[in-house]
Amino acid sequence: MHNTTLKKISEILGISISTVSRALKHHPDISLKTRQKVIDLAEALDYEPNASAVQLRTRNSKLLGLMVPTISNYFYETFIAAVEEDARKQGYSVMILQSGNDPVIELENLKLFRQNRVSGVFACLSLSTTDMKGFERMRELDIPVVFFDNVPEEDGLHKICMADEKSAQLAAELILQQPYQSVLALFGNPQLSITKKREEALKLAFQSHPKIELLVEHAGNSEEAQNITHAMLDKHQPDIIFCMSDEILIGVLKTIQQRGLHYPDNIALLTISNGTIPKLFHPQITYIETSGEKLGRLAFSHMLNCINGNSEAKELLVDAVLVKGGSV
Amino acid sequence: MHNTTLKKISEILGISISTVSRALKHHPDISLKTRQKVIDLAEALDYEPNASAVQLRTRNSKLLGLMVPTISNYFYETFIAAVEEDARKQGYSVMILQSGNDPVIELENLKLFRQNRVSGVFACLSLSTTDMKGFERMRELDIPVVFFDNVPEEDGLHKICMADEKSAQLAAELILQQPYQSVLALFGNPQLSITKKREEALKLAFQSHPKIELLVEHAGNSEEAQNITHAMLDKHQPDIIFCMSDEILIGVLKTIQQRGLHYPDNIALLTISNGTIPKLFHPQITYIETSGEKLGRLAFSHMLNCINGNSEAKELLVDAVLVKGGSV
DNA sequence: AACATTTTCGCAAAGGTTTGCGGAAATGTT
DNA sequence: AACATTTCCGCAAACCTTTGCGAAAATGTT
Repeated sequence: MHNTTLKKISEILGISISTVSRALKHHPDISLKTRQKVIDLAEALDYEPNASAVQLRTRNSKLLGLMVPTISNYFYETFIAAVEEDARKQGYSVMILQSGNDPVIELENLKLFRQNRVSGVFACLSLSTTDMKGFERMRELDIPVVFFDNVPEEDGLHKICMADEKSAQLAAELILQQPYQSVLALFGNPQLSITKKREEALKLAFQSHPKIELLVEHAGNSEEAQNITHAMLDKHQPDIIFCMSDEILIGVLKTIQQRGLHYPDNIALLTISNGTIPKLFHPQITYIETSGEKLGRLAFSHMLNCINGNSEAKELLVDAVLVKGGSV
Repeated sequence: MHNTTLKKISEILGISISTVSRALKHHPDISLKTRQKVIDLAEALDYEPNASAVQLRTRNSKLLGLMVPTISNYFYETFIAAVEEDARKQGYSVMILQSGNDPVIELENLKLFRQNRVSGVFACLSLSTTDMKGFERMRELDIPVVFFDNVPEEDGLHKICMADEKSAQLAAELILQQPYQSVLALFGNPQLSITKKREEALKLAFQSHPKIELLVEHAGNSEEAQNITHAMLDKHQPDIIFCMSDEILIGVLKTIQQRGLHYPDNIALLTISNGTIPKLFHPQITYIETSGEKLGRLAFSHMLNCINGNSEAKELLVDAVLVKGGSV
């Protein structure tokens, strides 16, 4: 419990605290001789600067906040991993908090970020966020907020998204190339920004092909997706099922397996995913890639720009790429 | 950028800083009248205590460190999610760092934890950790360390593990109940503490059944597992494949799907997992549960005990439970 | 030797909070 | 009214670091 401080070092060496402080950061004011003495002793005593004291004095925390509905998610975990990795390389630490899709907790978390004087916040909105008060307070305090995945509709904010429209278009193109007559499209929670964008874009792409049947359904989780798929398969004979996310895909796959169906023979499958789940199966599911990792790296570099003040609010997109498997 | 401080409140109200501080925490010394005045103004001004200042003064950080090889992992993500959730409820925040299985980064991360004066750290050893110096320094500073998953062999440390021996025994029992003649057992990196424990226990259980063929192999990742499985299936005809982890299972499943095999008819499958992956398939893979969530909750409550000083070093186990699917 | 310049260092304030102690004001007791 | 209590609040130090400014010491210049 014996923490070395600048004071301790200064007392031992019989010099002032400020000299020690300066020596440790190679300030030119300090002679090479004393500097070396200080550095050696600091090394020997395992001196490690008190982050709280530094932050209190400098008002610069080298700490970033990151909030997601839950860490335990195929997509967020890769996003987080990427952000943490890049942050570490730049000397930043990341404080990761979960909202559990609860707006109240979300507010508390933002408060925590503020209390810890984070230099910036990455935020994925909870499902039911309507009140942006907490985020406005961030702006008042000049703490940059970079939204990702589920982002607010409001303009003038920093947002990092995958190219939702394009990914849906890509999906539509692929589907329309084939001679499919009936398409079942399953989406997630309709409140999510990504759901809205993907759904709209897909519907739009199908408008020019009125002969093709487009069945659209929503499922809040994979179980619902599973049940809905069963119900739809009872009533219709879709040639292909499009899933807007891993969550949905999982439910669909269960139904297909339960019914002993085989893709792509009995029915084709197409999904949007980061690839983890699609690659678990054989044949691999064809998917349009949403790379949490790419999103994370982009978000971090954008955050760095924000912190350094050279970045007007803008929406950045990670391009959508088709990854062919054997399911279409 | 206008941060409210105790000083500002005190100046507006014409009272001392200490009175404001005390009023805000309902100290009995302060009259109800002033207390209310202070609280109201603090509310109006969105006062939010500066965590750095508090921590500097109180030497109590309400911050916990958590280090894993990578966040992006079926098991760790649930562990982290559980710890973060419980921590939040108790007013703690979690600083999550990844080692990337690099001992150098591991050391740096520990240093970061120290600089931020965390109250405790949860650590999963990197694959190649041999030097425990960083952790010893934690002990010198009276910062409790709770190890989990891949833990050091050394005694006298806090460790939270799943019941590795028991889970392997459970697996062996289940296998031996059936009329299997040949068993392929696939393990992960032999350096991992969990690998060692599981492998030893399984072998031990099979010693009393010398007529049954036990083929043991190691794979560092799922691709290796996939290849090894192919190779083994070419040469042998195991009745069942036992996988020590999700990572391994994934590789095995690919091979099985590639070969057009069906479980449990052509070959049986048994794994150790938190359930996420096994439940993706139909029939579900039978697995012995290692719940990252349970482990996380246990780890956190143990950490709380450590922080409060009422806990001698000990190894806690999360019980192993068999979850029947349709793969055996 | 007298002066100007450079090198090297220390003083002190600041950042925001907590807390032991002591003192003034209010209240109670005879 | 004189005293003892209780209630309420402020002073000041401490936590550890950074940094502007000024001053002493060393060096250079004539």
